[in-house]
Amino acid sequence: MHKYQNISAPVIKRLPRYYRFLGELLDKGVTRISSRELSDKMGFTASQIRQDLNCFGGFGQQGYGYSVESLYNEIGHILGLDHSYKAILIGAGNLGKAVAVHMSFEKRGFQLIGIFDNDTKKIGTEIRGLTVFDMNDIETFCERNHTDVAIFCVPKTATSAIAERLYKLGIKNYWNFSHYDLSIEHDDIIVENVHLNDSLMILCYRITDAVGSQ
Amino acid sequence: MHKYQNISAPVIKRLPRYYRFLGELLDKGVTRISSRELSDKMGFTASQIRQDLNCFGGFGQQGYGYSVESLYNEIGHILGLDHSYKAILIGAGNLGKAVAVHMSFEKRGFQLIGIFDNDTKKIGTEIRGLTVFDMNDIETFCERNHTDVAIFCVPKTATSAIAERLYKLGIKNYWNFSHYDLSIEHDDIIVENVHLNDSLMILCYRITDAVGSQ
DNA sequence: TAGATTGTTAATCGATTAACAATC
DNA sequence: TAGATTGTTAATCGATTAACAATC
Repeated sequence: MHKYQNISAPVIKRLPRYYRFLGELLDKGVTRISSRELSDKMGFTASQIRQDLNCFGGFGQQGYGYSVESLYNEIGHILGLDHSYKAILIGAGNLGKAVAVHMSFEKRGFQLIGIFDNDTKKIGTEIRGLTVFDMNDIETFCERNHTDVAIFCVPKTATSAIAERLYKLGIKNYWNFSHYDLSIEHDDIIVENVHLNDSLMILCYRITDAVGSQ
Repeated sequence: MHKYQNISAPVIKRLPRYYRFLGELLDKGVTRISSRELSDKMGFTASQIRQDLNCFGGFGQQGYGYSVESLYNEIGHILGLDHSYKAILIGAGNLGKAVAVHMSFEKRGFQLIGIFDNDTKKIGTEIRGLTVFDMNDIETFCERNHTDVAIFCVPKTATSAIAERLYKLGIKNYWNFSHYDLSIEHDDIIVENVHLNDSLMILCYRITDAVGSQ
């Protein structure tokens, strides 16, 4: 159980943003910041920032502001980034490769321990220092290596069957780039979806809306 | 100006989800559906669905339900998917390629008309039927071809300078996969960010939270 | 001490849910 | 007509903002 009982869903959604901005301040050598200054940078109201940050407790000092470093570390801790959850990547196509190469898993609480594909051209190649394994060997791999999370970078049609195999192996956390809605079959799993189509549609809406209201 | 004045931000965020689900129903040949059935499938309350759909007006029939096809078309229209905004892709690495190949731009209101990179190995190759052009030719290209949107699939460090060039060319809509926060420099632009890092952190939080609260 | 800024309560605002009359 | 389901109002709930006392 978290020691923070009362973090509401909206606050949780804002945490990564706080974490990113505080990280940048830290890189710049900024040691303290007021809710007012953060407000200017991040676009939340100062009042909301104080409200948000208060529930972690004790990082603000009246008349002074917040310690950037403590706050950064604390939010990282709340997010669980000091873990090292073991992740496997399913699908070594362009998207899978991009995810494997560009994401700083270690900084985000994960460690990439295996990459799988069923394309013989891809099996045996190296990505980020990992050899791409045959999808058929996944059962053996997972029995030998504790695995917390599966990252889905496979076509919509392949997703359901693979998810079922992984579920049987006890993997219940998923980062899902496929356009298939994973959460249908089981309700004891955690799925974080990356809906690129939704994002593109929202962009379309916003462009249309802006043009229209000129 | 949209003919729907009163669509609130939360409703807009839900529109792509409605659109996806209705699309699937349509594919299955379902012609009508009640708010109750939609509720079961989508996980919103029936009451909220009725509230949401009501503001588009006239697609429900009391005692009957909603016409899947009219609703699907109407939401698509509200989102602006019947446009064909001209988009260029900046960056033909793994991520750029994945985006170019896997996204159905036409179904989402866009048309991909150009791909640019500054890597000589990539320039001249073909992706999705488009030749990758030299980044240096982008000014010429945009003068000759009306361009509405730029898709950023470049490293964080390169983003700011490129954004400046494109802004000067009059491009003010961006789909941003880079980890750089585009919205800093100008406030007359539309930026839709795909924050993969945030998504991964939220997954980390949810796993940590679930493990902790057992 | 005086100035600044948080922590925290109260007020406002908005979104979701519940209920039911309208009506197909 | 009877049953079903929407449209719409009212009630509830929760999140954001405002205000100011506490305090560094």
